[in-house]
Amino acid sequence: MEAAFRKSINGGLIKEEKRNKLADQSSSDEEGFIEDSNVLKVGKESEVREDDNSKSQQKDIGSDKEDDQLQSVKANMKEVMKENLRLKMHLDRIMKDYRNLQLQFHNIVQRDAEKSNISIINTRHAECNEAEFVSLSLGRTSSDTKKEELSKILSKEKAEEEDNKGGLTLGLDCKFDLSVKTTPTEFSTANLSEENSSEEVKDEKGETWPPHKILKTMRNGEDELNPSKRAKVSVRVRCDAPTMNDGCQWRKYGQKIAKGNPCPRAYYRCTVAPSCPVRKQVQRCIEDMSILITTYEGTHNHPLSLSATSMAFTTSAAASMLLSGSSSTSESGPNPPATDTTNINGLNFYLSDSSKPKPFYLQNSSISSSSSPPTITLDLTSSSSTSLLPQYNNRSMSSNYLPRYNSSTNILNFSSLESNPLLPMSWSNGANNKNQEISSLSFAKRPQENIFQSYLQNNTSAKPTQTLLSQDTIAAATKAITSDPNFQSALAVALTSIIGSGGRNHAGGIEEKSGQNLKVTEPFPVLCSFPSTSKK
DNA sequence: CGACTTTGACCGGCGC
DNA sequence: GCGCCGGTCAAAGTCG
Repeated sequence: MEAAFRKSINGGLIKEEKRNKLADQSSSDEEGFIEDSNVLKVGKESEVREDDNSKSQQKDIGSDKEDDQLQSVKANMKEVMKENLRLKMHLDRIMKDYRNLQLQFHNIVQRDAEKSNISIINTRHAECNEAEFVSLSLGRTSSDTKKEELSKILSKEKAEEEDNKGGLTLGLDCKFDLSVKTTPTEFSTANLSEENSSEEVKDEKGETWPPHKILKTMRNGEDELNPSKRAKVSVRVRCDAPTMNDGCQWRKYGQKIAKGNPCPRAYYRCTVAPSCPVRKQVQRCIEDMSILITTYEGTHNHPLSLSATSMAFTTSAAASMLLSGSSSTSESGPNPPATDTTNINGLNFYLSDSSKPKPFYLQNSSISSSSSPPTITLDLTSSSSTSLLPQYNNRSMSSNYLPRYNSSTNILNFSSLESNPLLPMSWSNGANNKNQEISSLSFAKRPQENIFQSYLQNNTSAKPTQTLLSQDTIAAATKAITSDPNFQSALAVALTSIIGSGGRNHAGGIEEKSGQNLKVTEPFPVLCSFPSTSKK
């Protein structure tokens, strides 16, 4: 059954590839290329046949054959032209959809920029009120660890008290405004202590997720991460392989049939480092068996490979969006339409508190319904099908920022769509690994306020296809995106993960930088979701 | 022989 | 308190 299933997937993929090829040809060769090539091909065939035929063949027979061939070629040409026309129409439709989306995006970006200005003010106000907590996460040194642990516990208790008072079951999960004050300290400290001591102390840090263990360790004064605060990043990808290749090494440690899905859920643990707490769950989507749902949880406490870092960026950015987005809404009372936030970020985020992903609405009510960790879902399945393009929703926007999974190579690709000049963000791996590295480095060296903009500009100038986009649009999008605090924090987390992974343990590298709003306030760990190189 | 997978048992959380 | 369920453990099996 599985074999048949894979067959069907492969068949579909091949068909899709063929279609894409045709579309590429028809679009890039400015009409008639297909026809020409066919004509040439046929001409060659006939020549060969003529060579094969000896001179003894009579001319009339030859001319009949040629007539037949001519007619069949003409018929072929007609079919190809029809197909070409159809593809052109399809392309036109896609372009039309794209322009509409572009317009929509622009509008939303503008709206969100206005809102973000308000939220920045709110956030700063909150930070001022909690200056003492903020200071805990600044200028951290290893000698301060014990003090931080104390304050961490205090802050945690405070958070719990507030949680109980507020009557919001959300509490730690969703009061992300607190993350500025408390959670970052906790997480950073935890990570830091892990970084400092993990090599010598052989307690299995990070493996103690269950709340009871955390409570236990809290009483013992140890650093542990509260699983209820850990965001999970779920990646939906079309993939016929058991797992997708994400650049990390994984070891399977369990398998269960979860309720509501006959497909078994596999549990993997990162084996790059023996004490790495990162785990992932892999399960097929019940609605579409070709979709692989991979959920990542935890923080890598070891250097990552480039490809793994790329995934770390995407997942951490996604989670960061989730957390920071919640932060702004939790402070601003009535929640703005969530679509704004998701659109500005261009990511396909879903917040799920059950087996089925739901649209990621930044509303307290939807988050509070669950005591489990907030889960963000990156849906990478829509990018593989152009049929989804006409959907004017978040999903169709998202695929441009997100990695795309190449089923044929079993590798996630972080390149942006070349055909989409609006989103030149290219976190590529694979063939473009070097580019990514360079980009990361340039990020680190440039003034923060110009990081993204310059990157945009570099990319737009580098890619001819992107020049199709008007400079105004680029400027507007750049301005809007870079002015979004959510994006900035996400970017900062991502940078931390990328830069920090360069030979160091980036898991503890969450830093808080003052100025330019490029502040890493996210407790969310750098999630590395690149499954597997796991040996089978 | 070591690394990895499989799979039943076990444990804790949660809802009733 | 009980049972269900998700997550993890660990012994046995498999593979290179």
